[in-house]
Amino acid sequence: MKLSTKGRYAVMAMVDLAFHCRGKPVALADVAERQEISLSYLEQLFGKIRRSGLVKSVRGPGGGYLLSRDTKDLRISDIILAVDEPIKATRCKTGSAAGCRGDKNRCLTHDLWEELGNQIYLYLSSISLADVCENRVLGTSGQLYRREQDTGVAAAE
Amino acid sequence: MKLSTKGRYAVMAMVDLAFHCRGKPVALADVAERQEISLSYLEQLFGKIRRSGLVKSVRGPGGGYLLSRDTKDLRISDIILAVDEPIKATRCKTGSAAGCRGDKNRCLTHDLWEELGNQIYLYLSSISLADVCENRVLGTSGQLYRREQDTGVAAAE
DNA sequence: ATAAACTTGACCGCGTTAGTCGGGCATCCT
DNA sequence: AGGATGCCCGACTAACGCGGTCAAGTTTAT
Repeated sequence: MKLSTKGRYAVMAMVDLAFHCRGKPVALADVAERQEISLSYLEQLFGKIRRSGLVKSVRGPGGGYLLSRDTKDLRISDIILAVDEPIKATRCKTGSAAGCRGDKNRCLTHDLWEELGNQIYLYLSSISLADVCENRVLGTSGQLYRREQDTGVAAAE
Repeated sequence: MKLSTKGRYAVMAMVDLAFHCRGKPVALADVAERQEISLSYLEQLFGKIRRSGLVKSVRGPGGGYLLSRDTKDLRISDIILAVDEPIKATRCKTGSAAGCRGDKNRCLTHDLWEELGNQIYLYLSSISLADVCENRVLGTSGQLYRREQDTGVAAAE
């Protein structure tokens, strides 16, 4: 997964959707305005999201988008995977650490990136849309490192 | 931090350095050849790494680079921070969730990205250069998700 | 029928990344 | 002294991906 603004926008929009969805479909135009994301760009993103089955669309006047599952069954990782097609982490041709092994220590780092990927995925799939909506995110690791002026860690952009 | 190939290259090179450093300096040209990274690009990266104090340079014939600390005191996060200058994760002007709060749910996702950043940082700083060299990386979360064909998670590129 | 709203796809500009080039400077060896 | 070796540094560039726009559609409710 790429941690780009694209994924961020998608999550922002989905949170917005979850917030304003009271059974009735929500128009993308409204989301776009509230979240300050260009409408055309959002359309692009929701095309992918819909094709992944995370939302359902209703056409015509009064139409819009609906979440297709309950917010607590919608993991953040689902959303990001929907819009940010994954690319291989390492530059090893064979994919799973086969071509690396041939050359001794050429790719000792392979496992590292793979594991990092798992770690990220693990975290993002441990959080549901409901968690974000209800502010149940900040916790575990936050306080520990908050004191360092800047961890220098940014998810994207 | 950006999870780009730049950071990956830096880590690869540092692992290589750790491997071939037996007290004597290691020439960048050798690292470049072994790791298949362009020499000039590596020079660029090691300029930053040196300025961050992670390595020491020795000029002249027989010169090269030396790790300035023991491999087990060199965290992966240090390396990546050295080459990939951090950028803010969210697009909130004020930095720490102040400008967001003003507007209700505009930035509910803020905490999410911040926390994700912490999580990544936490992981990368839990791993030392020694860990990578001695293959002590694959573990905790790996097996759990290995079975899913593709988690779709990639660290970079 | 008409308008609201989604759908699709082509297109584009900008910034970053990866990489090059060329010219230094320090040090060792002969 | 004078190469040879290898670090040092800054300017430059080509390509690519991302964020974003535009212009036509198509479907559906009223």
